[in-house]
Amino acid sequence: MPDNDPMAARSKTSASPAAPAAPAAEPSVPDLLIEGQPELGLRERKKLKTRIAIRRATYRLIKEQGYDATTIEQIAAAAEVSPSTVFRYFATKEDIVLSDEYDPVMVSVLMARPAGEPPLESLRFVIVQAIESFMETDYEELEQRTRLLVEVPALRARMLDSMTETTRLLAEPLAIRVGRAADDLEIRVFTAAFLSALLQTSLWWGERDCQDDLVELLNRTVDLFGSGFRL
Amino acid sequence: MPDNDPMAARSKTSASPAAPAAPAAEPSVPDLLIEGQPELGLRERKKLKTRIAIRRATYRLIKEQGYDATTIEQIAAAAEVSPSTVFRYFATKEDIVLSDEYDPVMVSVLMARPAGEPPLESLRFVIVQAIESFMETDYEELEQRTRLLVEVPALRARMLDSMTETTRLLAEPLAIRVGRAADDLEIRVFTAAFLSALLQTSLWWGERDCQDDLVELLNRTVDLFGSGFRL
DNA sequence: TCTCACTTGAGAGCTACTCTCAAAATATGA
DNA sequence: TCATATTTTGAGAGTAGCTCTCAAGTGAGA
Repeated sequence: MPDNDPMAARSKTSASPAAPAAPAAEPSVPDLLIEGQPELGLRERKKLKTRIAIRRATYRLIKEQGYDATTIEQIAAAAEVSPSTVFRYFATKEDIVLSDEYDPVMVSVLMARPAGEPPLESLRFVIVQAIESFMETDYEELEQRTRLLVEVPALRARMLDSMTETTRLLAEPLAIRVGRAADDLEIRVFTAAFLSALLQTSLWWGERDCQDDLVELLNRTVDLFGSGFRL
Repeated sequence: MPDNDPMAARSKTSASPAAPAAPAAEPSVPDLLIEGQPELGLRERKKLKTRIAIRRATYRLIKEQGYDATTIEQIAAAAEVSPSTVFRYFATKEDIVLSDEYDPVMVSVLMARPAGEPPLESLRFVIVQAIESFMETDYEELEQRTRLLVEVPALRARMLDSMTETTRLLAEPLAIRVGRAADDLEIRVFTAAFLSALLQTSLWWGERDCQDDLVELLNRTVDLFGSGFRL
C-alpha cells in the first residue's frame, strides 16, 4: 500500500507553499445534476461550477501527492478560489472527497418499492441500483474513491460517520413500511448492520484492486444476511 | 440534547487559558489492570498513574465544560503533566475518552469457546461477558461514555473507526474456528455488521437515558441476527 | 555510585477549521 | 439603464489538535 512519504511531502510543500497549479479547464456542469431543475440562475450555475472545480482539483492533487500531503491551500489555489471558499462549500477536507447526493435518491427509491416486500430485499434493490447507477455515471471515480477509502484512515472514519446519518434516513421509511415505530430498535440495528456490511464489502473489493464484480459481492453479502449468518 | 455552547466556551477559555484546575488526588492503580502482572517496576507504575490521571482529569473537565470546550492544555494542566505528555499517552483527544483494553480480552475469550459453537453464539457470549464485566467494574464510566458517544459526533466517529480494528481482530480467530480463510468476505462482513449492530444498540440505550437493561437489548439484537432479519 | 536507557517538558511549527469584515458580483425593481 | 438590496467572495487573524526536536530529569542495573 503506497502511503504518502511525509518527508518528501514536507520538503515539497515548504519549497512551494502553493501547489504547482495547472489552472484546470473550465468545468462544465454535468447534466445529471441539473436534470429536472427549473432553470438554474447564473448564481446557482456558478456555485455548481465552483463545487465541481474544487472536487476536481482535489482529486487531481491527491492522485499526484497523496491525501495527507494535499493541503486546503493547495486545493484552493488549484481551483482558483480562496481557502475560505473551500470551507464554505465543504465542511471538512474529507467531505470534498466523499460528499455525494445519493442519500435522498436512495430514500425515494426505497419508498417506491412495493408494499409487503421484505425489508432486506428492498434494501438490496436500493443499494444495487445506487451502485449500478454510480458505475455507469463515473466508474473511474467510484474506483478512486474506494481505493482512497482503503488507504486513508481519516476518510474511512468520515465515511463510517456519514453512514450514521444514512442509517437514520433509511430507517424511518423502512419502519413505516413494516408498521413499526420510527425509532424502533430492530429496524435501526438492521439498517446500520446492513450499511456497515456494504462498506466492508466495498473495502474488500478495493483491497483486491477492484478486480471482482462489485454487484455480485454485494449480493453475496445480502444473501448472508438472509441466511441468519449460518457460516 | 444539551450541546456545548460555543459562545460560553470561547469566552471562558479566553478569560483563563488554563482550566481552573483542582489538582486532583493521587490516583491509585486499580487492581484490575495489574492482575496477573509479574511485579510492576516503579517506572511502569508511574506510567499507569499518569495514564489514569489524564483520563480522570479529562472526564472531570468534560463533565464540567463539555467535550469541545475542554482543551488538551487544560487536561494537561489538570493532570499536572505537559501537553506533550498527554499526546505521548494518547494518540488523539478522542482516545483519552474511548481507549480501553478490552479487545485482546475479547479475542482470548472468543478463542476459548467450544469448537463447533455457531459463530453468532460465540460472539454473543464474548460481547455479553465484556459488557457485564465492564458494568461490574465501573458502571458510572460506561454510562458517561455512552452518553458522550450519543452527544459528541467526533467521539462516535472515532468509535466507529476503532471498530474497524476490532473487526479485524475478531474476524481472524472466527475464520479459523469455522475453517475459512482469514480474509474471508463473509466472515468479515458478519463481524463488522455484528459490531455495528452492537454500537447502535448501545447508542439506542444511551439515547433513552440508559434506562433499559443493556444486556437484554444486546440479546435482542443478536436474536435479530439469527432470525435472518425477518422483521 | 556511576552509567545507560527511558521519560518528560519546553517550545517551535504545521494545518484543519472558524469568524469577521469589507469588497465584488448578481439579482431585483423602477 | 440605473440604483438598491442581497449573496458570495477574499483577506486576514485566531484557535486548537497534533508532530517533532532537543535538552534535562529520573528510574534501572552494575
